[in-house]
Amino acid sequence: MDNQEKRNKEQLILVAAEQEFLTKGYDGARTTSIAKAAGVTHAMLHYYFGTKEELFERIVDEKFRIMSQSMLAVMGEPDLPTIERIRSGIAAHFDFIAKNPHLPRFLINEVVSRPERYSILQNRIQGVINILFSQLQEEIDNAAARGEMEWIDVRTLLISIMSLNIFTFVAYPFMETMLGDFMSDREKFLAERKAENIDTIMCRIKTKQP
Amino acid sequence: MDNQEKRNKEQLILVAAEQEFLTKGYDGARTTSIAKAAGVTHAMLHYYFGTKEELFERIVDEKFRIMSQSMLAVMGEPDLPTIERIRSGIAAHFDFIAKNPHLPRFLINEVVSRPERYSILQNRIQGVINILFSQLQEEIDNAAARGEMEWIDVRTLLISIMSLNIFTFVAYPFMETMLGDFMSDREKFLAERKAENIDTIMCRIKTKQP
DNA sequence: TTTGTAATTAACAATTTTGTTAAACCAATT
DNA sequence: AATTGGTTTAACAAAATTGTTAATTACAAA
Repeated sequence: MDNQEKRNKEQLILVAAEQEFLTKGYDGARTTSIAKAAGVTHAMLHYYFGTKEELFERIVDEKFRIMSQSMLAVMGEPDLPTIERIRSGIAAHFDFIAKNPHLPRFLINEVVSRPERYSILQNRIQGVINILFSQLQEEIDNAAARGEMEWIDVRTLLISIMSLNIFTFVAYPFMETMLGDFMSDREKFLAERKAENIDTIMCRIKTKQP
Repeated sequence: MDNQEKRNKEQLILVAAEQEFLTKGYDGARTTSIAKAAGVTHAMLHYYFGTKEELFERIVDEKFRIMSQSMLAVMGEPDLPTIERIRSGIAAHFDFIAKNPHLPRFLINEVVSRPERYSILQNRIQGVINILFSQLQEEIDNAAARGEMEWIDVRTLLISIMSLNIFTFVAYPFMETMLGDFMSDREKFLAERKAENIDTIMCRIKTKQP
C-alpha cells in the first residue's frame, strides 16, 4: 500500500466521521459506526486518531473555520454601494448555508453543550469579526447620513440576517412536518425563502418616506 | 408515605428528566444522572417509567403540546385590526419562547434525529394549523385588498416570524461568543431583539408608498 | 394482628461502547 | 534474504450505562 492509499484510508475515516458527527452530534455518534461506514476496523480509527474526542475535534475545528468564512460572505462584495453590498451579502450567506445545511445546528449544539471549550476559539474569531463589523458599521453610518438608508447597528442587522437565513435550514425537518405541501419542492422553496429574506431585510434598512 | 408523597417522587424524576433531556438531548442524557438529580435510586426511575425511552417520550409529548400552543400565540389577539394583530402575535410568540428558551432546540434536534417517529404527531397538529392559517390568510387577503398592508402568504410570514424570534434563543450561546459585550445585559438585549423583530416584520407587511 | 399491595433498596446482569495490545502483515531498503 | 517501518487484524479489557430481580420495608385494609 502506497502513501496515497494510506492518506486515502485516513480520509475515508474523516469523511465518515464528518457525516456521523454532523447528523448525530458527539453523543449520538458511535466510533464503531464511523469505522464501519469508512470500511475499516474500529481499531484503525484509534490508530490514526487516538480517541473519539480527538477525531471529533478535528471535525469541529474544520467546521468552525468554514463557519467563520460564512461571516465574511455576509459582508458582501466591497465595491458595491452599501445597500447593494448588504443585499449581495445576504444572498451569499444564504447560498453558503444551503451548501452546508447541517453546519449551523451542529456548531450550535456543540457550543451549547460544551461552552467552556470554545472560549479560546471565540477569542480568535472575535478579533477578526470586530474589525469587519466596525468597517461595515462605518459604511452604514455614512450611507445613513447621506439618506441612502435607515441607520442600524451592524450587530442587530447581522443577527437578523443570520436568523432568517440559518433558521430555514436548522428547522427544516421540523417545519416540513407543519408545512409539508408548502415545502415539497425544496429547490423552489429555498429560492423563495432566499428572495423573501433579502426583501425583508431590504425593507428594514431602506429609507422610509413618511 | 401517602399518595401525595408518591406523586411527589414521580414528579421529582420528571422534573429532573426534563432538565436533563432539554439541555443534553436524548443521547447525552443519563438515567443515572436524572435519578441522582431527583434524589432517588436509578431503580426507582425504571420502576415508575420503565425505560429511558418511555420517560423521554413523556417529556417529548408534553413539550410538543406546549410548543403547539406557541403556534396559537403567534395568531395574536383576534379583535385587533389585522396588522396590529400580527404585531401582538409576534410579541406574544417572542415572550413565549423567552419563557421556554430550551424548547425549540430540543424539539428541532428530536425531529431531526428521529423524523419517522413524529409523523403521527405532525398530522395531529397539521389539521389545527391549517385551519388557523387559512383564517389568518383570509384576513390578510382582505386587509391587503383594502390597501391596509402588503399581501403576503401566511406561511411565508410565519416562517419569518419564527426565524427571527426562535433563532435568537437557539443560537444564544453561540452568538454570545461573537458578540459578548453586545449581549452582556440579557434583559436589555432581549427587549431590543423583540422590538427589532417586530419592526422588521412590520416594515415587510406595511403598505409601501412608491 | 395479619395480610396484601405498592414502594424501595442493593446487588447483579447484560449490553454497548470505547480503548488497548500483541501478533501478523506488507512494502521498501539494505 | 533480513531488517525496518508503518499498517492491519482479531481478540481482549475496561468502563459506562441501561435494565432486572429478589429481598425488604411501609402502609393500609380486613
